[in-house]
Amino acid sequence: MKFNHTTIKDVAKALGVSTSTVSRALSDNYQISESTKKRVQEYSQQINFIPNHMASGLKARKSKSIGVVVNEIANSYFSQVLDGIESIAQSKGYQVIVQQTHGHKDKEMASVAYLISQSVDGLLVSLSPETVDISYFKELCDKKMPMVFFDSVPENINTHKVLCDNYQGAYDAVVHLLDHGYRRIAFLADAKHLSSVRERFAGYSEALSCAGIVMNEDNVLYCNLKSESHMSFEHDMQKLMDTNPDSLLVCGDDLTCESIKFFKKNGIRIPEDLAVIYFSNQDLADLFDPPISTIVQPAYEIGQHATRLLFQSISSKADIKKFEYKKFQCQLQQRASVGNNVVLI
Amino acid sequence: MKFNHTTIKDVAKALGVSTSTVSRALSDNYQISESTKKRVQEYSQQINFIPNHMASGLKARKSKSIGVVVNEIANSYFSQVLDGIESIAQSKGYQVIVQQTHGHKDKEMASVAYLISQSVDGLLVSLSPETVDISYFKELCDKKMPMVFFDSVPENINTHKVLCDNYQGAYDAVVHLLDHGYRRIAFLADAKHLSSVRERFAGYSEALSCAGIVMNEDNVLYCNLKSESHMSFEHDMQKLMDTNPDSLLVCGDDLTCESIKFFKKNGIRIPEDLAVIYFSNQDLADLFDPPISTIVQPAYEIGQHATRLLFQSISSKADIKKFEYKKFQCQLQQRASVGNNVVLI
DNA sequence: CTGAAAGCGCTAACAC
DNA sequence: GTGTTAGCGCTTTCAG
Repeated sequence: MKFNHTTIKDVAKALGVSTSTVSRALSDNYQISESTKKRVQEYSQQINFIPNHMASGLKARKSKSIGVVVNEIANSYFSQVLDGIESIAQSKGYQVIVQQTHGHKDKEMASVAYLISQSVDGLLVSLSPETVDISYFKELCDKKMPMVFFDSVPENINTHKVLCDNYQGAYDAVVHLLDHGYRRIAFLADAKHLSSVRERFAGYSEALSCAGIVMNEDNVLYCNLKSESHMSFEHDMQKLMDTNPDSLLVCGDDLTCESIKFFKKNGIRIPEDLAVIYFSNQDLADLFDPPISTIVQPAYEIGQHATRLLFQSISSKADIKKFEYKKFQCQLQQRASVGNNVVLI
Repeated sequence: MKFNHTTIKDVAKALGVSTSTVSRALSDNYQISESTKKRVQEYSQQINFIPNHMASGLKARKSKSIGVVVNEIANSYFSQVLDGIESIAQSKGYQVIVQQTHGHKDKEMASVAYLISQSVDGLLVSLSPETVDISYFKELCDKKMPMVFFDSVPENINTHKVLCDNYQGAYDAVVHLLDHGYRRIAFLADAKHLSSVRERFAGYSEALSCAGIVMNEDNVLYCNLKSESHMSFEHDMQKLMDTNPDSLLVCGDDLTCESIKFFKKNGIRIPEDLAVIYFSNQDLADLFDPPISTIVQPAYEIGQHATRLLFQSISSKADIKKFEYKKFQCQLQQRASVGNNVVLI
């Protein structure tokens, strides 16, 4: 079972040069005559020769690949981020190896270990909701592993981080609801301890207090779909609805779908009974029933930016001292799930 | 910049044994004493040692990875297939490297070449709509590269193939429309020459003729969103609507979204003005406006089955003579986009 | 400008 | 049972 069995040796023999010449010509090395360079390159092209990746990686101690660790690929936000990552990696001739954690910290550690065994040249990671202990990442960081965190980022670690301005996004969403006459605004999110969720909550409560509204704790629900049963989600949602909110801010793509299903099942009319706005990158939002108002994150740009920073770290010889903490603005897309509420005075 | 810099040499030295002993112990080789095996394994665990993947791959001429070539990952069907693929690969300790062609044959060839340079142990491919010349794959096949085609499969090639029964799916969809009183049934698909599309068309026309309905050529539209402009899609759709169909069968996830947008934009009410049924794996179909009737493919199972067959090919020493041509049944999910048409006699 | 040769980390004959 | 050794295909000094 051998494929790609043509080696630079074969090319060298066929052309009557040495393997080193072939190697150099292929990597466009300076100080090799244009003529031989051309000869080698053309011949390689012709016989469809591709250097063995493992051999070069082994020798050069780098793999021309980067590792990405995310919760789930099948999530509109992450798939858009990935698209951005790949667009940059591709242009640099790098491969991207994706690992899913499905939200589990054990799988996260295993994924990182695996990626390192693959000799990835750098790591792009979005923390799993479960992860609290980041000493593993710190260690890696100390060993100068190029690393960029995105979306869900740890606090006390010295690396590039890129994410969206969750505070601003939630703040704007609440202001939007207030502007449309809603006052009893509820909040629904998944893992409470995630930095993104905490920031969104901060934006939510700040916007409320700016409007002189006292926040009602019962209007806030945290619900981890991964760990909780579907039953308990419905139960919790029912309890939230019992507090009689007139509007709701939902954080997360998973919760977006589940909550919509809940509304349909229970005959809750949107926006007549409840106005809803979602932190979601669903690009099908327009086709929903009703079309949903969303706060969308510039996922593609986040992916691109994170990857650019990673390559910067990879290629820089010297220690990087100044790390970027980039926040992208979220965008509010108004659709039919937020209506106009007539405030009764 | 060195990570994972502990090698089996280090482990060997620390334990006072030879590198081969370590290697053998780690691969759980027979004929090594349980005691040393345990000693090596425990120590490796302890210092978090992971063998260099490129080195072992180089030596053993295999990478413990399989390559997957698809059009787009960000497509509900493919992402479900991928999920199935990964579930099997994971359990075998294999990595999967995904390449997207975005529907272009050049990118397809480049992707395969790339995967081979990565020494993948096998290939899982769904042909791009553009591909007509499959000699490249035939060559690979002759060289005994383990390979399984899925979804969009070539005709004249000796490998495993797994896909869904497109003929049956389309046939059932048309019968469903007929049962609900529709008679002027139109057909919309992307690339005409794709085997899947051809089979669906065959199912469509057969169902019509079984019902004694003469097919109207003007009711059939092929529209490649990748190569055509958005303008021309709308223009073609308008022409299709001008033929006054009472219902429509749409093939493909991309066309699903685009056609729904078209209907909304042009005020075409579903199902009052037009009943529509979609070949689509959108799991959000329920949330759409209106919820759409779909023919869904068992994508996850297709991915799993294809991967199992691939591993079978990889591990079989002897030439495989009997290749499987597996067809999974599609499932019709009835929702509100198909109503009841009153037939006027 | 080009070639010879050493070795990246690991595995697998082949010895003992 | 375990050690010795020769490469896997490539890059890269170091010589010419």
